Amino acid sequence: MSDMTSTADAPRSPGRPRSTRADEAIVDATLDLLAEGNSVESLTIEAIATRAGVGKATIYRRWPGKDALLLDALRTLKGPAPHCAGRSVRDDLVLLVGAVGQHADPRARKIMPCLVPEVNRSSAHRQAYEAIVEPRREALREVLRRAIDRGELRADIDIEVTMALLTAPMLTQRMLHWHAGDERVMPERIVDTVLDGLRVR
Amino acid sequence: MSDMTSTADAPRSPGRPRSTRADEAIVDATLDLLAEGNSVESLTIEAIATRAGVGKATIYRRWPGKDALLLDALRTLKGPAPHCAGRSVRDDLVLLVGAVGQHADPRARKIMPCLVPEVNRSSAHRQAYEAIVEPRREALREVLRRAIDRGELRADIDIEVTMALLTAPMLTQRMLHWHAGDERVMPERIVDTVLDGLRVR
Amino acid sequence: MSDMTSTADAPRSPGRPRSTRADEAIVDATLDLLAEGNSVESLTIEAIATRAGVGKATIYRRWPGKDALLLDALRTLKGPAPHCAGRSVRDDLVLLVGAVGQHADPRARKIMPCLVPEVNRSSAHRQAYEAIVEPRREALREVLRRAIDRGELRADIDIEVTMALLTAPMLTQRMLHWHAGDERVMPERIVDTVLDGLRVR
Amino acid sequence: MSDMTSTADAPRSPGRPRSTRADEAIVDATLDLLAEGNSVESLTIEAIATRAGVGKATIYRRWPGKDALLLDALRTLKGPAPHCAGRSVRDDLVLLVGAVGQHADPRARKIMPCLVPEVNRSSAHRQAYEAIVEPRREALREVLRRAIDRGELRADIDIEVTMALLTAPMLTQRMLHWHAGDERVMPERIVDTVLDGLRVR
DNA sequence: TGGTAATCGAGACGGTACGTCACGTCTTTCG
DNA sequence: CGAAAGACGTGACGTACCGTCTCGATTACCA
Repeated sequence: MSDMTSTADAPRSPGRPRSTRADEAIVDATLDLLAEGNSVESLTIEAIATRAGVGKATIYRRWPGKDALLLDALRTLKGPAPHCAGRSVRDDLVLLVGAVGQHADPRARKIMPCLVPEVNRSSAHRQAYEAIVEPRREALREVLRRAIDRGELRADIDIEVTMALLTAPMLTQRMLHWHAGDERVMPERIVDTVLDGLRVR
Repeated sequence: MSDMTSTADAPRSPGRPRSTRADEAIVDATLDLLAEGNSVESLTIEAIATRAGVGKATIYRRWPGKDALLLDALRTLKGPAPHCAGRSVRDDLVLLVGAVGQHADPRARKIMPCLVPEVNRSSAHRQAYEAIVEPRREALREVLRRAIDRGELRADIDIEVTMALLTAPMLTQRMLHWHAGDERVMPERIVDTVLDGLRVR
Repeated sequence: MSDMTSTADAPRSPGRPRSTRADEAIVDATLDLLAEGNSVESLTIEAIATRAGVGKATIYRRWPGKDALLLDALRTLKGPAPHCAGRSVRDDLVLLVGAVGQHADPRARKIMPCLVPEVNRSSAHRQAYEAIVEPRREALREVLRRAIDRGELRADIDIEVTMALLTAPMLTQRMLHWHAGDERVMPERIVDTVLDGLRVR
Repeated sequence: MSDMTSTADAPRSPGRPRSTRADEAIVDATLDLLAEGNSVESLTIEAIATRAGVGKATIYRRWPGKDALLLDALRTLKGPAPHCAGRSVRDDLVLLVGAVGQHADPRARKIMPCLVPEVNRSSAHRQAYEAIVEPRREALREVLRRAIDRGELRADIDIEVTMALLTAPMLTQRMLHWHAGDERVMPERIVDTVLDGLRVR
């Protein structure tokens, strides 16, 4: 958990080892409750403990507080960064843009917006967030660089600005507007519009 | 507040009228505390009452709960929607994009991110949020429409997608990344890149 | 209450006054639970609050902790010191000795032994205990003094030792041995034996 | 301890034998902590284990709970019942009365009062207490009986009442009033006063 | 001018959740 | 197999806020 990522070959501390069943039950209960309730505020440690069939102390032994637990719970939702076949710029971009703020677990959709304020809380939270997001950003950056090298995209574009243009609309929609039954801004439209520009030729 | 916006010519109810000093003190204390602390969770009604020099009941007499008070407090931060001179598409867009998530009050910068999860809480919150944002969106929509009519922009663009492309990067940056001392994605860059597209011609 | 004995003509502090119903309910619940359970350890503040139909904070607002509450609860059990008719030394002594460790409330019998260790905890507890006991001791002391003055008792007796002789057997029996269904050492026997002595004449 | 007093010639059970070092360390730690703190409540098994350098399970393997451990710990404090030279009634009584509630170990003085409520808890506790006290009571009873037989004391005295008269003052003083730096009620005074009675002759 | 009525501040009310600590039990590894 | 170490589920601790409820004191208005 959180505080012992590299469990490589630790010499094994004495005493009863921590239960992995508890680990999973806690994270699972957290996600369930978050998805059922609608806010971080209404998520209580006591409810998590009850739902997970676990004592409160077992939670506090692993995480210092609600924030850390939340971040850790989210981390388990994120699958691996999507793989780019590398066929065409357009296809790659559509794939990566569609993956922004996307998760395998359906509960994630309701959980993510709750994390926005958390991210702004402290640099520790921010770094945890970056660790999750950065691999995906790097994949996107790489696709853009390759396309420029191959002459498919203009050489003078600002890559950071471009990434913001591509990813922010999806992120915004899925964070602020996930409530709307279906998504109105599709990845393909975003990519095509950004690629072609608005001006008449 | 909130529940008595149209005090036009009410027949004046009997009894002592509500103190406007209290109204202001409460909203002000709320914004102060929000800007000092970093989360909605750590904002307590009791602290607001103490800071405002007001009884708790005086707050609950005006707002049904923390959420409503928060929304109202934010509303006071937002100035009027910016006026578009209507000189060129580019200038107008730069102006409006720069105004996204922008506020006069410096406290707003720290407060806004806290509101993201609130917005997703209930349709009431959502509507309140829309009421604040919609005028600005409409101004932007109008600029785009006029530009299309005048033949400055392609006629086949999807206006909603385009608005997302233009506004989301600023919004994302100011919500998720306000911590970064200075902004890295400038309105001009966004507008120019979107206008011109990425492809080589 | 513990902390405001002289409520004579206080200028009435602002805010809602404390509920006397709560005062009584708490003390009553405490005595009930103490009499039901068998130890101070098994008496919990939460159980008191529940039984009294009161929030925990309402208890902590009045008493700093379990000890203080207990002492206060006991105080309410003790009736007024018994009145001495002053007929004969023997009658007066029998009355006062019988009153040692005696209470109106039947619950007291089970509660008192629990207080012995409390009394030895700190000087504050000790003083509280003395305040309860001292009036009774003084009444006994007075009876002995008068009897000496009237020539009914020897003038060379040590009054403190004599008081210990008279009261300790009852106290011990009622503290350590209350479990024995009926008392084996009666006040009359104590008084008579002490008055007459053990030696043959 | 408690549950295996007669380890005389047991056939030696298999596996690692129990450490006698642990036995002593646990009892010693218990007495130390009891003497340092002032109540049974503040004595915790975890503290005992830590102080004794022992695992909690090692304690629970030997005693069923805190009460049993306490009683056992106290038992180790009590020396053998004092031997009566049998010179004169008065000398014997002074000796035995002075031994009431008396212990070799100075820690006992602070521990004893804590045991009063324990004694009243259950019949098991009571029996354990009686087993400690009874030998001393029997010695006193014997002295009184012999003195009556020899015609030194009146034949009509109630022996149980007399024992209460003699022992209770010391017990009370040492249980309730041990805090007073020095004792005010000396064994000699008690014995003499009880022997002679209060009345003028 | 003297009610009537809703406000004000203060703070107590019954609750719920917090994060900590100790309980007595269970589960490791080591000697 | 007993030892230590320490995690386990449980539940009480004392604190902080919740949203509601009295209090006495203040304003306004209307009669």
